[in-house]
Amino acid sequence: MPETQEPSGPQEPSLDEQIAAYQREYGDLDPQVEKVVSALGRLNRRMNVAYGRQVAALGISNTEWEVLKTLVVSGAPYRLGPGELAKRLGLTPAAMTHRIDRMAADGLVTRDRDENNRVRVIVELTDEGRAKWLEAMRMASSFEEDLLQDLTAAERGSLGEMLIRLLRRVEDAQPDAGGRLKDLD
Amino acid sequence: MPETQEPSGPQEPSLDEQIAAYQREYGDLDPQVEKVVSALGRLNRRMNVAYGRQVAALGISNTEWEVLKTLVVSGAPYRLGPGELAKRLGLTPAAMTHRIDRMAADGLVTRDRDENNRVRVIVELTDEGRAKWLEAMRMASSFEEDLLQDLTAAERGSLGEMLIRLLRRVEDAQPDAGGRLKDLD
DNA sequence: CCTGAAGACTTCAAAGCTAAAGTTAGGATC
DNA sequence: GATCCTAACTTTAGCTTTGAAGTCTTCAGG
Repeated sequence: MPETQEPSGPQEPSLDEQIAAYQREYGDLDPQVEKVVSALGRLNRRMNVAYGRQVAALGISNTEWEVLKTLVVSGAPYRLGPGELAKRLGLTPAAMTHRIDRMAADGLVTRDRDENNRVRVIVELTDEGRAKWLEAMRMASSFEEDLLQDLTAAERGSLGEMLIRLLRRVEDAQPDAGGRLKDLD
Repeated sequence: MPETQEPSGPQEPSLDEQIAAYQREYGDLDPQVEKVVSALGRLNRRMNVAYGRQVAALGISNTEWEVLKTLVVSGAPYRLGPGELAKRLGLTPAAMTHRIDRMAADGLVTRDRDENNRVRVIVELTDEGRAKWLEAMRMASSFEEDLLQDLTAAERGSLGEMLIRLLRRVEDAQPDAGGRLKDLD
């Protein structure tokens, strides 16, 4: 064998290694800023993977769970039109149509024409959909509690407060709440 | 006209409205935890939309930018195999193959067989790819500085530190760094 | 050597998304 | 009340990703 220099193969760089690399390649970088941003991105990716696994155990995908959440948040009687759903989820109406097709086929929602205005369609959560949401919610909130376990109440408060300040700043910078999401960091 | 009860149509709920809705529907929820998690998710989505817009001005997509970043972080001579790239980006090898096809066609990377081991392929950043990365980096870091503008240095430090603690906790909980990303919150 | 097995992509078929064109109902105008 | 316009989906075509099957080196035995 010619060479065995890579015992376990290259590893994904740790956050610190990644930031150090950025600093080498781009001198103007503020390491503190980069640390916050990179941690934010990585944390979110990991969390989404975790959510995906959890809801998969219920036989639904992460995207389906998003729809369930949106309907539940809208409050009883858990009805929204495809257009409104698409706006809130950051999808095109076309994608929403297909997503509703699948979820209706799975019995998670119903799709009906609004009798008062036959151009509109009403998507409504079924009992089964609501039950799935509840199970997912239980898993998610227990996961989230566990995630924040090491933070004191004061830290949680301050963390939430800072995140909301950042959120406000992004939203002010780009008034259009919508926008396809497509990619992650 | 029968009714004009919806002047501007339904709006996406604010973060507080969303959390209030969850509390109504799920009594066991800890509002403080939910606030952190929801803000995290929303912030990330908004940021990704913002990044996408910015790099679009350079003629690249968010996904292409991810590849450029990964190669740059790997350090000179900016080479990685498709498999390793796929692992770091959370994609299947198949997707990576296609992505490299497109980026090579655009002149952002080259794809060559490793002469020492002809099973392996080497993807290498071109000068043009590196230049694109640099431009994107400039835009991104200025956006990020602006985003964190309202936070004091102490706050930035504490925010970063807390996020890293959370990150560690997720990573410990699920050792497998990989995993498709697919969905967002 | 020759064969078998493992590793590293690539190819193929199918799912899911986007952009743009197509439908259809409601309301406005004359 | 006929025509036009707009709104709210749905349909169509094409692209990106996934999962599974296929190809092509390399290495290990026999």
